[in-house]
Amino acid sequence: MALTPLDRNSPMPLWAQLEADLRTRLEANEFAESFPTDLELTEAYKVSRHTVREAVRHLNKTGVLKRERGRGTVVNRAEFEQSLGTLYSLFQSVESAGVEQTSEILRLEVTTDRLAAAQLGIPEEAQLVLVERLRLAGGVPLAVDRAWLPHEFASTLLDVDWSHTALYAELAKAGAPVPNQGWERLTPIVPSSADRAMLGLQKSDAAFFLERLGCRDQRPIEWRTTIIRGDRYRFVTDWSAGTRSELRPTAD
Amino acid sequence: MALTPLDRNSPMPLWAQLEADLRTRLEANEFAESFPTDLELTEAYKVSRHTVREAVRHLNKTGVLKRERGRGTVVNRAEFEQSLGTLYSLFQSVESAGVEQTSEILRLEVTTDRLAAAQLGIPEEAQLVLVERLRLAGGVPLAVDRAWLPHEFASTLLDVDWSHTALYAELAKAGAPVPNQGWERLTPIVPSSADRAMLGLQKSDAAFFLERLGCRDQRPIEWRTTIIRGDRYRFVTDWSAGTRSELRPTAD
DNA sequence: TTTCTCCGTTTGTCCGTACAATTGGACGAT
DNA sequence: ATCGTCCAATTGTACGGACAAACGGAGAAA
Repeated sequence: MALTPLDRNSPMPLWAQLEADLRTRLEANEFAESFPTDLELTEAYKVSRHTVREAVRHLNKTGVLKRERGRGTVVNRAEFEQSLGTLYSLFQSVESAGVEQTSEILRLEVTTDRLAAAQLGIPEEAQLVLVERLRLAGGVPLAVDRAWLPHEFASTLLDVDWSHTALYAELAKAGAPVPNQGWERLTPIVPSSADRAMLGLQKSDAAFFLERLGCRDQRPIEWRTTIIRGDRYRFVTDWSAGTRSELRPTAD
Repeated sequence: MALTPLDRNSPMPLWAQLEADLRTRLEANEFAESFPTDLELTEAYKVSRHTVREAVRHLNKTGVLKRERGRGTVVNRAEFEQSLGTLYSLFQSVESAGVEQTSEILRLEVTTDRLAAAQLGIPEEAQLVLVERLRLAGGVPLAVDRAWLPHEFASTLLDVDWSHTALYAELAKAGAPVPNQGWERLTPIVPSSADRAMLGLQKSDAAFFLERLGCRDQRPIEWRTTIIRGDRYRFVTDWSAGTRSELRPTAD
């Protein structure tokens, strides 16, 4: 992917234009092998090292890059993927603990769903692909995951081997759009007896209920609900005055 | 409070020393009236404007300052207080919605508690002050809050008018240490029938259970549990690829 | 083959300068 | 009293330069 020359007549600062271009190239996985050095970027974009460092500093506000003097800059893939929201942070925290994640298909079908359609902003009679899975960590139930996606571009999901757990990878493989932004909402619930049975929960156990809307180019393309065991997974934070703290999912 | 001169022989970068000094002064509320300009800081600490801007940039990583060209720098108190963890973020989100927060004392007594003592790292027979309150937002129950603090320095809490909601302000007023860091843990629970009654919850309702340890100078001085209605308050996040996202509490 | 040294590369730190964009207050005009 | 103009103050943007700290690879020595 060719770089975008900077526009010195633009009211947008040079560092901001440079950051946007680098971000686009980063999301296109162009820096998997190596990230350009400060010198390479000054030469490629014809700006000073100060401007390059300012752009990279902003790009790196989320810790997506690892920079070290003498060594250079590499892309922190784990951090990049963690930026796909709470659900993927949870999956990643399980993976970081070295626990194998698998899933069992509960339902894989074309259906309609009034609530999902409403969230996706499409007619309620529109056909949706429902992927309902029981997710396990180390063979133990972790969550019941239900994803509804418009049939018009998610139909290829019907032909997938779902013992893997990567919905987005399957979408990408099929050339379908993959969500890259959205919102999530976390609520405590008492699961239904059917969900309790699947998760191996007692009658007195509560669980987390995560609702998630995934969009591409501002367009909703994924509505998802996930019931997460609250006895094995919870959210923790270290807080400190003057320092931003954030809840992160962790296994008990 | 006098500023701390920078040590140019220290391996610690100048900007890092300057940041630490500014942070200390910020926590001592020294910049309530005004935050020094870049020029004032270069003159006071005898460093370049570049070093000053680097220090302020780091200090401001949490958004605790608001900087604008032409206007100057002011302290963002709301952001600073929000950095006291999820519980205070919740309280603040209610306040930002313009809803009055009050509290009713349920229990205010000297007691012992094995779990609290364990979390505080003191003998289980040690005397603790228990402040148990029902917290309301706009007259509607929001949470049941229980705080245990060692009696040796929290005894003044026994003489307080608790219709206000500011535990830390009361501690500060009494000259007692106030927590400035710690950890929190969020779990979903089915509340007891007593707690359900106080919160106005149905039998089928789950709630959030927040456990929190507050420390000062690395020493635990507050153990706290809070049951938060899950039907009225939840955690939401906006996520975006390549950008850090965080769950924040919000009223429904 | 292994270890050590040297050196080039890379980012971090620090300095200085210049100018632009924005803000707010002072002051004059109405 | 109100409005408009001007200007100083303040932060943001951009450049250039210099040197330090850390790293890794090449090549020599053992």
